[in-house]
Amino acid sequence: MAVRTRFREEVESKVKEALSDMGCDVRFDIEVPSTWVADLAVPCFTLAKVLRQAPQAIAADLCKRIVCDGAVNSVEDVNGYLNFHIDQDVLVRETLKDIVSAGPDYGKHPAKGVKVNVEHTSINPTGPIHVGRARNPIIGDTLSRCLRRCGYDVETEYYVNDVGKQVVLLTWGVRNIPASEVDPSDRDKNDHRLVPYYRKANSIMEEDEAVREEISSMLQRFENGDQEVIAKVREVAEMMLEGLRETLDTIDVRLDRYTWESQYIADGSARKVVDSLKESSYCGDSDGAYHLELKDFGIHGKNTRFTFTRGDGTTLYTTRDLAYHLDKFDRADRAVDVLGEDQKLGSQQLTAALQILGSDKKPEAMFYSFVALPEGKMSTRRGTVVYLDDLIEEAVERAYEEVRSRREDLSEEEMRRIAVITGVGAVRYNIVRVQPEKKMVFRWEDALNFDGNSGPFLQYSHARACSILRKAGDFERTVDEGLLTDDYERRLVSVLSMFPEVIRDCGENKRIHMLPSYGHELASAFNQFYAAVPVLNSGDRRDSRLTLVDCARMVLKETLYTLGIIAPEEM
RNA sequence: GGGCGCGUGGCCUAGCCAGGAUAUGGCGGCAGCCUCCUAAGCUGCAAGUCAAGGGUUCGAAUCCCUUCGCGCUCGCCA
Repeated sequence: MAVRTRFREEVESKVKEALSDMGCDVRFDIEVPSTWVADLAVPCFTLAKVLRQAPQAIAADLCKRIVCDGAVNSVEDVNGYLNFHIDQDVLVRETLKDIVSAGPDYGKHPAKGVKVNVEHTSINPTGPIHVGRARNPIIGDTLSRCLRRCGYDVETEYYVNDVGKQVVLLTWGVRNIPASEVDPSDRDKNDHRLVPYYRKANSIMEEDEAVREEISSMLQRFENGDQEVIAKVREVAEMMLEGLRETLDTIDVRLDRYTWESQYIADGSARKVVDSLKESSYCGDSDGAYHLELKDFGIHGKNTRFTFTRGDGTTLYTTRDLAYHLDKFDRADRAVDVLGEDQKLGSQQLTAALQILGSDKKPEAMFYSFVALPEGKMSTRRGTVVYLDDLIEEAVERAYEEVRSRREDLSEEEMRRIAVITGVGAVRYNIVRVQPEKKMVFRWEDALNFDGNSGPFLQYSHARACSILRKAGDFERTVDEGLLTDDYERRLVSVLSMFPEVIRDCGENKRIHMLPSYGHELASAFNQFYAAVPVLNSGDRRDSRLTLVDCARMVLKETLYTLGIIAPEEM
């Protein structure tokens, strides 16, 4: 058992015992104090009523009855609190032993045998990814990594929306407009190259009635399940997706599976959903278009009507999404959807409809706010847009300038490699450090921050640890708490010991923004130790300190890995 | 207008779900630190009506109500 867990359990049983000693058996809270006054505290204010004594008196009384042993080093009563201190020797010994024996698996929870599907990104294949939506792949990928570390069997999935007017129009454009008639693209990459065709197709359609009809007939055939049209559109969507995948690849986001929306038209499962919903008592229709009335499902206002077929009987996006979710539920125990905040109502309606379909599972949605520019919302049409490709390129370029200015000993190739790792690290870290539901304003100065609370700050600590170990050569790994007595050493160990709990919180509660926060705390503790405590020239403490450095290095590396960021050995 | 979300020093942000002790860090500012393991670092200082008001409570950034500001949403679009 992890030391901190053991410490908490011991505190709990000691307080419980002391209370029953006093003849009462009440619930009490154990909290982590906001300041460094204690490792754990029990406020006695709630006990005051039951015991009819002042909280201060209760705390003092309890304090006297508690015998400190095991992981509990001491307890004192302060202003109605019982303040517990963890035994530093136990903390150091147990934590470092855990890390040394578990290695890279430290903080990895045992396999749960639960399969979780995480759907993320799912950006429409009609243009390059812009930073307004860049939170999606980064949040989704980080969450997946946290869940895996929590012991879940995770499959990540991109739902490709290859159905609808947008993609059909794009397909028409790509197949009918000669290359000579479109503007050159700003980047030689499929997603960027296809955009001019989309723009051109749009303007042609607006002027040409015949084209408009052609497109609408294509759409009609598509939605009726015409395999030939579906295949054509799919082909173009594949091309676009190839570009998007390249972008995702540069930020180390790789999905296990791509599922095409058209599949649910082609295999008839969307049709089955329609038939099944029509049987429901919540179903109604107007002019042949069917809908569900959802006011009994916690949906308020005038959003209670959920339409699932058009008047001509064809299915809608939401209908296909129902078929898709039923499919996911067949394949996994849980389904997580990482969605933009504009999907909130839709997701709520989807959940209600799934319930009506008799599904016993519910999708777990995770919403994020769109990233905006200082001057407002990003808009491709107004040209106020920053592509993720541009952001990455700029970040890598800036990182390159950084390495070059401080490491003239490295080869060009090594500097380039480090620049990519730190530039991408800065971008990913900057996006995931903020709570997803908080709105974010994109500023180059924040996105390209390499100091303080940033990805490179963590990477730098890791590189420093590697550097010490490299210079140390062979050493004996020893855990001797008697040789690690410095405040900086103990503070570092204390942070290391929190890792398993942090991972649990990130995965189980989907609070992934706590991971960068933890990483910063860890890197900061390491840097303080680094500045204050010599390692290589520390006589008989050398091996112990090197062991500590190696443990820190490992946890730093695993923290970065779980954030989807590479830990460079030098920078 | 209805629904949902957000509002914490000049700027960004943690804590809010499970109320508790002097509100977490960072950026920027100011003052220091490279004869020592990478200064993308370390140390110190200044800077806060936790949007506003009310309520619950021994105790509220945290829970409840009202107001204001911002975002999203309210399609037989995807």
